[in-house]
Amino acid sequence: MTKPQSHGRETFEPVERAPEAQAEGFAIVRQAHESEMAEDYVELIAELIETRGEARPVDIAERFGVKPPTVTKNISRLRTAGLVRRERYRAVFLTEEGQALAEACRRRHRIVVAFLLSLGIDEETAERDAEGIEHHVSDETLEAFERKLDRT
Amino acid sequence: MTKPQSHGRETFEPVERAPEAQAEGFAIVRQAHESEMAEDYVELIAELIETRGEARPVDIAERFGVKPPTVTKNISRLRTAGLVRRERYRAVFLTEEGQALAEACRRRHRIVVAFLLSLGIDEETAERDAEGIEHHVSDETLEAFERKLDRT
DNA sequence: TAGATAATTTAGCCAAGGCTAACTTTTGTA
DNA sequence: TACAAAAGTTAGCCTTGGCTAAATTATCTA
Ligand SMILES: [Mn+2]
Ligand SMILES: [Mn+2]
Ligand SMILES: [Mn+2]
Ligand SMILES: [Mn+2]
Repeated sequence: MTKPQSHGRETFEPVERAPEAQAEGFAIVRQAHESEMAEDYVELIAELIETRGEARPVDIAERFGVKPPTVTKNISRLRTAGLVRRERYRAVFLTEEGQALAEACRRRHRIVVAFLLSLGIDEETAERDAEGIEHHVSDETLEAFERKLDRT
Repeated sequence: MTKPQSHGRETFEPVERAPEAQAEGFAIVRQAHESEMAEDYVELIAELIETRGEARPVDIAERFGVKPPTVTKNISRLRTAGLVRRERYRAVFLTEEGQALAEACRRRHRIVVAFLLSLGIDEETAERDAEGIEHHVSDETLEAFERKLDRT
């Protein structure tokens, strides 16, 4: 607030944005919220399959901190979305599409966490913040994070 | 993925986290989503009051990219939450509490944007990403962003 | 100042993602 | 192998934050 800054323009003077541009930004955030459940689920399912061979609803529920019926409902939404394959009362597996999404999400998650760690943030905080931040990081920003990491 | 990294531990090896810690993280993200509407509204209302003297529902709706009835409903939720004061068919104003929240949110928003800009991200992208990211940045991370900015 | 236009509200709809209670199926064990 | 415990599902409820259509109120202008 007092110190002079050296970034192209005054850091702490908010820009007047065109209403449409601002609206577009909020629309993108709302979209991100719509994909968030799917992204977190496929990510967790992939991890469970990797470490346990299968992803069971109990374990999914425990790790998300929600009740089993919530998992049942969300899994069925993922099935409708073509991300997950599954037989009733059995473990959950990813479709090709689900695997591809999981790969991308895990990569993004790892980069965001690594970036926060590189800023000196502790592991627990980095993981917690990344869990929310990841869904709002554009490709451009993700690349900027990677560049920064490569130069650290 | 291929390059060796220099941060305390291997950057791209995901940590096995305790289920409870992970669940706690997701609970925090869900909480953040619950405060998000209020935070974005008081922030925008404060900006409109600053630039126009008052915050009218039409302008709020235009900038969020939602329809007027959505604004009416959300404003009335903010009133219930004690963040906003208002007479029917009139402009919206912030309570003391609302102003305090708005201040904090605007400051956080500015810091996140400035930080992204300092990474070389363009203005539009920085603004769009910040609009989502801001709600998931802990105090620790916000301080880390500030420290980084001071040293730029 | 009356009438038209613009802004706001109300009513009622919807989907997402939480929950509990109760039921069904699977799994483990005596 | 029967039955108890664990896991999963179903039904039905709730809140949030979107929407449209229609009614109401405020504002502008001829
Ligand atoms: Mn996440
Ligand atoms: Mn994640
Ligand atoms: Mn925001
Ligand atoms: Mn903001």
